[in-house]
Amino acid sequence: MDEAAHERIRAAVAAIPAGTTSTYGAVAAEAGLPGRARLVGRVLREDGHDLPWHRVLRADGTCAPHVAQEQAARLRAEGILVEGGRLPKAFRSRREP
DNA sequence: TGCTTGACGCGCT
DNA sequence: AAGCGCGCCAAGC
Repeated sequence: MDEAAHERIRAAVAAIPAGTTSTYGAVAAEAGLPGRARLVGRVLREDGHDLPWHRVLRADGTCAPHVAQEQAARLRAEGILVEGGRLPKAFRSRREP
């Protein structure tokens, strides 16, 4: 495995401002691993327990199937309303064109 | 050693 | 709008 990349991914997730969200692809790209979105998911599964993983959504703004409930609840706590398991575009402030 | 799986992304139909 | 397939790569079996 790639421990350096692993750490950069954690850093990228930790750097997501509270009240905003990002995506797996964006986090991967910011960690210097473009196209490795899946790797981000792996890392969050293994080491995401101390990170704001709930701020990380899929590229289309939907929550990850495994944690959708938990994530939606946490996002609400951050002031982000999730409708139908989907996040309003307006909240996607990180790495969006 | 080699195949399958998976917190994903993106283009095409 | 919704679904399907392909690419990426580390882990698990």
